[in-house]
Amino acid sequence: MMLKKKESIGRQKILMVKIKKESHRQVTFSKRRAGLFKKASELCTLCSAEVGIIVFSPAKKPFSFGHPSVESVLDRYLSRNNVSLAHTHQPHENPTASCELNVRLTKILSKVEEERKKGQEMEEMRKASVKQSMINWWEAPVEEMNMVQLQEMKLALEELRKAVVSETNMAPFNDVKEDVFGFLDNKVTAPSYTNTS
Amino acid sequence: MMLKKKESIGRQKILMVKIKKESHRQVTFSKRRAGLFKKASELCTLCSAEVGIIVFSPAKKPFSFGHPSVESVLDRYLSRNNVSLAHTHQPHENPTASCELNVRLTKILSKVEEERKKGQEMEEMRKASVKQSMINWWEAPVEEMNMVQLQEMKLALEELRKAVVSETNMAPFNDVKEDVFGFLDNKVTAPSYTNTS
DNA sequence: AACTATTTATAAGA
DNA sequence: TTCTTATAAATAGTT
Repeated sequence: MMLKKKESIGRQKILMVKIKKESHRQVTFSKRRAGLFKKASELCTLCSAEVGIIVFSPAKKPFSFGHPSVESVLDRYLSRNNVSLAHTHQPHENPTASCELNVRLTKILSKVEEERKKGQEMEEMRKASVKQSMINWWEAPVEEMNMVQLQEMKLALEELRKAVVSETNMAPFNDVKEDVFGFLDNKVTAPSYTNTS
Repeated sequence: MMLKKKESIGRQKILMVKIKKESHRQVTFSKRRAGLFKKASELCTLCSAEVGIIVFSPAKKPFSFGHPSVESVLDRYLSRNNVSLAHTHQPHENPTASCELNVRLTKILSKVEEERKKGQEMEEMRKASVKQSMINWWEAPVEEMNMVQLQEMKLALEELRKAVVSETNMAPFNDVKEDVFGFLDNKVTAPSYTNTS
């Protein structure tokens, strides 16, 4: 008996892109959130480090981890940086054009970096698929992948252009770039590491 | 030859207790902190979650991860009852910078367009290969294609960014962005735990 | 929620 | 600190 060698195909490598299927995304979120908190816990135990984590699910529901406590960690962090976020917003009453542009540029750079990584992963999976006697990964949502990223990048650039042009009365670019903006459309963001020095 | 069977004993299971040896603890801290941040990053990407992490090393040195940014996440967490991101402003002008930016923007835009076309071609080839019982078009130099384009685009954006930053005095912003740019500058530099001597 | 097959993360060692 | 390697852990796909 028990000749059921059904066995799951096991863990498969996945592309680092937003999971489209809602249910699937929710499951992964729960699993990984738990894993993240466990890792944090181990870091605290092994190294006597203090850690504070705040996570907002795609549904905006908050989750947190803290050792010794979220509050103590945040307190120290905020005081160290002379910042009081929630209650004392900084006087950004004068966001000059350049500030705006820089902000947008930051986003655009993130997208470019994201796209680069995406490309590398695709390449790796492609190679892997060849080795694994070709699992048809390309039948998957590969269709959108890069396109989505580019689409996003374009929207960002579009905004940037508008900002620049409107502020300098130099609008001889519309023609040339008009066609550039007629292809994609999406939303996402790129995480960033910050090493407070 | 090839008799080099020295091979390390590999990863060993460890007890979940504070690591006594200072140097060992420091190494583990760095490795695991990097791992923790990576996990957080993946959670953000895969599930569109927002995450903020603050870590204090045993030496009290602060490290943080944030998506979209530590500030935004903490802000929302601290003020769960006052969420308003009214960021609708874009006044002021800056002739010098904007002019420069427009020129560069034009170049960047053409690169984006180039990349888009490249993507379409790849897509078409991919589809074609599927129909034609898979001709290994991917064995070709597709490897670099997108990467090269992206690399160029990235350099261009970097220049643009420098222009923006240098032509406008916005001290407070530079600090905040520095980290982001650092991350974007390719290799995910191992978050070095600054050893302020 | 539980169960594998795999992919990842890492403890050690160099 | 960075790289390598063997092994421990995390987790994607299923049930």
